[in-house]
Amino acid sequence: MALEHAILVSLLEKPGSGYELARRFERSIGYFWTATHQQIYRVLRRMESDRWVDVRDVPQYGRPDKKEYSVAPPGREALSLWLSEPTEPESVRHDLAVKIRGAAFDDPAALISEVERHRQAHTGRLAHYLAGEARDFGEPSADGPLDAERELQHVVLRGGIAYERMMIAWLDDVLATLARFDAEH
Amino acid sequence: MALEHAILVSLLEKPGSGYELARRFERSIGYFWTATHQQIYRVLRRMESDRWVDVRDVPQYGRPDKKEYSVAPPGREALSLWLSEPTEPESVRHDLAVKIRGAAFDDPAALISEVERHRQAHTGRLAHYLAGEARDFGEPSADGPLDAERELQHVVLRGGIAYERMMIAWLDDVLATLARFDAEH
DNA sequence: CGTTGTTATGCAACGAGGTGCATAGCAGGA
DNA sequence: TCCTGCTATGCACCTCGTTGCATAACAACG
Repeated sequence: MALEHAILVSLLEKPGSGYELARRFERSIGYFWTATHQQIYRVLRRMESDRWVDVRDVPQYGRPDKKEYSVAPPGREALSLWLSEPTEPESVRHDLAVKIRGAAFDDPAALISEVERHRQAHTGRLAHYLAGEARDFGEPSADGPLDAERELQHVVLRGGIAYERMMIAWLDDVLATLARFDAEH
Repeated sequence: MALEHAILVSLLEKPGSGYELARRFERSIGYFWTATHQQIYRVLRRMESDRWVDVRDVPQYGRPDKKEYSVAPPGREALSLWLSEPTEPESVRHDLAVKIRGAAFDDPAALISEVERHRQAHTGRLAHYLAGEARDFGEPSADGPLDAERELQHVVLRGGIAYERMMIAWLDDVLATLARFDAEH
């Protein structure tokens, strides 16, 4: 139940509407925490009634008006409390790993194209991360050598990069393994 | 919604009761697919009514009787169908990454012990994987060089090992980053 | 004999999360 | 003008998943 906290962090980095949050969850934040817009709107309303966030109606021209959310003091406290509590390591769900073990009871070679699809997706993400790193962290910070927000965003991004590289290498391993069954049928 | 399929794979590897499945989901399978026993029992009943699995009452001495499930032909077909369908890459949820970015608005150094806890958990998992690898895959297969089940289980395990190694290296990176804020407060 | 622990199965209730759909303002192109 | 597409918010429904609890058989220990 950390969606609230992910939203708090995102709003602390920059206030915004539910729609804008949903878009961020498709981009930067979404690479380590996913959420649909319905979920975000629902949680935002709960956070609003809990006084975790403030709302401000922002009239817009050329597009519908929006509600801009920003973090209120109780929200900051809630985040601080959550940061001080231990969190259990994430529970993993890898369809592909299930499929690979399941392929032993079907045709292993039939999985090759699926694995290649995943490899391509991870290659694309890696390229996206690297482009973002070059853009946002390519040159030294203008705010001094110890800008916490920037440094911590960077180390999280490096985690994403390391993850994608690991996945690509592993998927190559998987492909090599599957290919052996293909060749000798 | 691949829990059914994870159960099918597990039952194909070896038939067993709901309880036994739950224990497997705490061990080997659980490292890439988690499930509680309630979930497993519920899904097993659904799978039984869909004729995906057969049940056999097994009286036991010295402990309560059990129901042993095994995969029925329609279950095999369902698995085969699922294997042939493309699956979207997993949705990720990393509490720790949220916490790290959130630490920029709190005390970054306060996260160090939490990150160390996670590092320890991953080190433990890695050791467990490596022990399992040495045990199960240390010597060449007795069933010939192309035992699909064994080879595919091994490549999935290698994925787990690669993941844990990557995580440990990244957490060291995180710790080094956090330490910089600690030193210069 | 009572307690604790393990095997084994299950119910009830709740919250999290996802899908589909609806609405509405406005822009831009066919 | 109609259609498509983007911004922006929301409802209804249903499934997934977790928590807490309950039951029952037996083993081992004090």
